[in-house]
Amino acid sequence: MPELPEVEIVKQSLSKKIKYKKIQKTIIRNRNLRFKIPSNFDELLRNKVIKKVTRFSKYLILNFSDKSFCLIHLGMSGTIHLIQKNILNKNTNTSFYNSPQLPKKHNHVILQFKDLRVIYNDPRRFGFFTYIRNEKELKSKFRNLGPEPLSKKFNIKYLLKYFSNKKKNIKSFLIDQKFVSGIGNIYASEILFSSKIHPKKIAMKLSKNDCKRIIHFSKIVLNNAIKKGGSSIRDFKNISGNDGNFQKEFKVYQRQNLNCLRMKCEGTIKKIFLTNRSTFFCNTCQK
DNA sequence: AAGAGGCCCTGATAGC
DNA sequence: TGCTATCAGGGCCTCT
Repeated sequence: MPELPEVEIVKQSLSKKIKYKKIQKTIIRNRNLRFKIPSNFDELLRNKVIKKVTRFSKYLILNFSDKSFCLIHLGMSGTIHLIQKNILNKNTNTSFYNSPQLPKKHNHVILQFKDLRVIYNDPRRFGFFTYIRNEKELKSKFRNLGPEPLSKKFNIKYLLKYFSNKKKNIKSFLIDQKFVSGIGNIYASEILFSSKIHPKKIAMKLSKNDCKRIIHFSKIVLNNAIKKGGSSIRDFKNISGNDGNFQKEFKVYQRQNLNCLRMKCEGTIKKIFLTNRSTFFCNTCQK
């Protein structure tokens, strides 16, 4: 589910709901995520106020007013859910939290606010939910990540220099977070299709024009996905439980054996594996 | 240094 | 119905 556009959607919708609110308590159902959640987690987060919610690459960041942070990664299967408090019975003032979309299992972390709950769900537990004491510690987590595809650092000069001695195929680089951070397996195939570049093309053999198209279409494809509300392949939902719409726009991802959608192209979409990840491309218009 | 491959984990689906 | 095998949006680690 969660590549840069999906995390961006979560950030935007979460921000609207929890900005300036205070965490009353934290409930941990399962500590064993990618990184073990410490036993004093509730203590650490109690009474923290959300100053803002930000994102870097595929990482979601809760910025607290005391300049500490929560760094959240959704891994392969993580989702964030938000459920609001409803008044069940006005006479007895009993209240409850309800959300028909909330999964029954794997709700590992719950942030309790006065009138709502933020719930971190992750069946495969490849993601994490960590507390970061200060800005310096946060920066160090991003030390090994390349520039974001939407940033000005992702430019022609950077690509030409980076690829100058690289013998690996371009598709593997697009999902390599050390090269560019935020693109995952879906959008890598989509970007190469739009760029008319074959996924197996060796990086150092890309022309200047190839690199320019990769930069251009990375921004186009990702921005378009954000505009459409993210993808909902398998189970992506935004935090209100609605599907994103970008999956309707996939040109190659999971379209193996179907016709190429490019105007006047007679090609067929193929599925291959590159470094163990499924890769989709048109056998005719991608060179 | 760069690149290939294995591993962490659960769930959905296909095939027998 | 119930087995088994395969694949899934990520990233870290080790080995060569």
